[in-house]
Parts: sequence; C-alpha cells; structure tokens
Amino acid sequence: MASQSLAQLEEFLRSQGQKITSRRRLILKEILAIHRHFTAEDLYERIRKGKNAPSKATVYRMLARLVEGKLLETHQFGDRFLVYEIAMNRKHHDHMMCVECGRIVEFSSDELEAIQQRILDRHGFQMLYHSHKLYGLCKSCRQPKRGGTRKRTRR
Amino acid sequence: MASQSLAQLEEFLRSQGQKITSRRRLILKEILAIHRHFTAEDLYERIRKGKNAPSKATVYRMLARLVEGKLLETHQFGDRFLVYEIAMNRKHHDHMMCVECGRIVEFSSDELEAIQQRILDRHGFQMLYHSHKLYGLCKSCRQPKRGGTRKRTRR
DNA sequence: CTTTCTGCAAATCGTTTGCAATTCA
DNA sequence: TGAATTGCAAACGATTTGCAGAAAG
Repeated sequence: MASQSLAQLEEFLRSQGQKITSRRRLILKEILAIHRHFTAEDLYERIRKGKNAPSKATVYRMLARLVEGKLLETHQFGDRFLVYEIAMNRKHHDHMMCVECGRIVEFSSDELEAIQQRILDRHGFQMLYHSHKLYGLCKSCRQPKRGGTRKRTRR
Repeated sequence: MASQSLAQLEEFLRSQGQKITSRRRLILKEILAIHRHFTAEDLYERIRKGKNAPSKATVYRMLARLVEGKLLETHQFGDRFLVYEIAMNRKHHDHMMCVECGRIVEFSSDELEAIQQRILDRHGFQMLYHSHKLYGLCKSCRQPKRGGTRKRTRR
C-alpha cells in the first residue's frame, strides 16, 4: 500500500518530465511514513540527519511540486502554521485542531456541505474551494486533571 | 452612531489606563470610516498622507490592542491576507471571498452552527473559536463578459 | 514628573529564489 | 551531453520589537 503510493508519487514526477533523485526518494518515503499532518519543518527534521539528506530548500521545492500536482494538500492553521497532508486517493474533509496539544482531527459531513452550497447559491457565488476549521480543546486536554497531552505552545 | 462607536473605542483605551493621542484618534476615526474589512496596510495607506500621521508600527500596535480588547477581529484569508473588521456590537458570522476581485461577503446560518456543534460533541471537542471560509467567484466575476470587478491579483 | 507612546530601523520567521555546481536520463 | 536538481546564502514580506526621545495625564 505504501509502496503503491510511492510508485504513484514517482510516476507523477516522471509524467512531468522530472527526475527521481536520491534526495527526492528520501522525501517521498518520509512523507508516506509520517501518516499524519506535517509541516515542512517536521519533514525536514525527520530526514536531515541521514546520508544524502536534502536541504530545506529542496524539501520546500518538492512539497510545492506535489501540491501543484494535487498529491498533497496544504492547510493553514492560525496565522503561521501551514501543514501538509496526503491528498491522493482521499476524499474531502475538514479539520478541528486542539489549541492545547496541537492534535488535528478530521471530520466531514454531507449535511454541512449541503447547507454550505445553499448559502453559496443564495449569493450567486461559485465556490472553488473552502476551509472550515474548528479550534478548541480535545477530549484529553479538557480534563482538568493533570496529564493532558500538552505539548504545543506555539505562539 | 459613528461617534458613539468612537466614544466606545476611546472608553476602552481609558479603561485600560491607556492614553488617547492624536495618532490614535486618527486611527480610530479611520477604522470607523472604512465600513468594511481592511488590512493594516489599507488602513495605513488611508492616513499616511495627513498631518500627524502615525507610522506603520503605531498602526500595528493600535490594531493589536483593539483585537486584544475584542473591539476588532481578525480573519486570515489564504496564507498571507490578514484582514480586520469591527467586532463590537456585532454577532458572529463567517465569510466567503471572491478570489478574482477580493470582495468579502458575510454569511451566517444557525443550521450550520448546529451541525457543527453536533460534530464537535461527537468528538468530545470543546470549541473555542472557528473559521469557515468559502473561496470562489462572486456573481459579477462569474460573468464571462468583460466588466467584472477584477482588481485583486495578489500573488 | 512618571507612565505610556512613538518613530526608526533592525529583527523575526517561514518560505522563496538566484546562481553556480552537480546529477540524472 | 543537456536539462533538471541542488545547496547556499541572500531575498522576501508582513509583522514585531528594542530603544531613545516625545507626549499625555
């Protein structure tokens, strides 16, 4: 399954006349290994130590390509918190994020989308994309008792 | 009404032991005169010419204070498009933005909020705030014929 | 007078880019 | 070979901040 995805990613590069280099393979493999939302920095940190590790610039360049090709998607949380996630073979969903521990949970609702569409129609708007984000405290961080997954305190 | 709002803004500053200076009065008046969403840059451009015009740093500092005091609210559109709007005496609403002309339209729906709440409950999430933004083409920019309000091409 | 403001220029910070050297096909 | 990729360091761009002088209460 993961190797299938890897093949898909490499196929994308080839189809664009792009080359598959050792750094790129490292990046692609790591993206598939993360299994959750990640920042460019997260990704870079995970591979920087290894041999032939790509520079941060290369990581950013590869991510940009994959986003263009719709293999990845980006989501902006807050003002300076851009996360990536794998988009291929996935259907649309939105996100809620815990402001305490940074956990990101996905959700989707046809009902929600339907109402949203009705609103768009009412305004004569043709939607191209949207962003629906809920911020708050996740189940474990709501517990008053010590022991929440508190980790993130960005800003 | 506008002068009432101005009084309200000044009262906020006083209540915090802050001073009312000529630059601040200029900023506050201009904010009330805009009557729509604006960026820090927009605001600065509108007052920079005048006498005793505040510097950009002062504009940013004043905006930050007003946001802290919940007299203003900020909304992030895309990755680098932070807009402010007056929050006092207003109720919650969300936004759709035309990617062609930059026009921002407000909307709100109790139905939408209700479904959203159900989703939160299902996940044990306690929401603190949210952001729901629809991006697309507004009625006039959808017209294939020339004459749309095309102006914005940021990025 | 003491506290809060202000302008300026420098600092941030995540991300992007120019360019010369390197690698892949 | 020749186009595409890479690393480096410099550029970006909106926003923030340190600091010394200016103004408000």
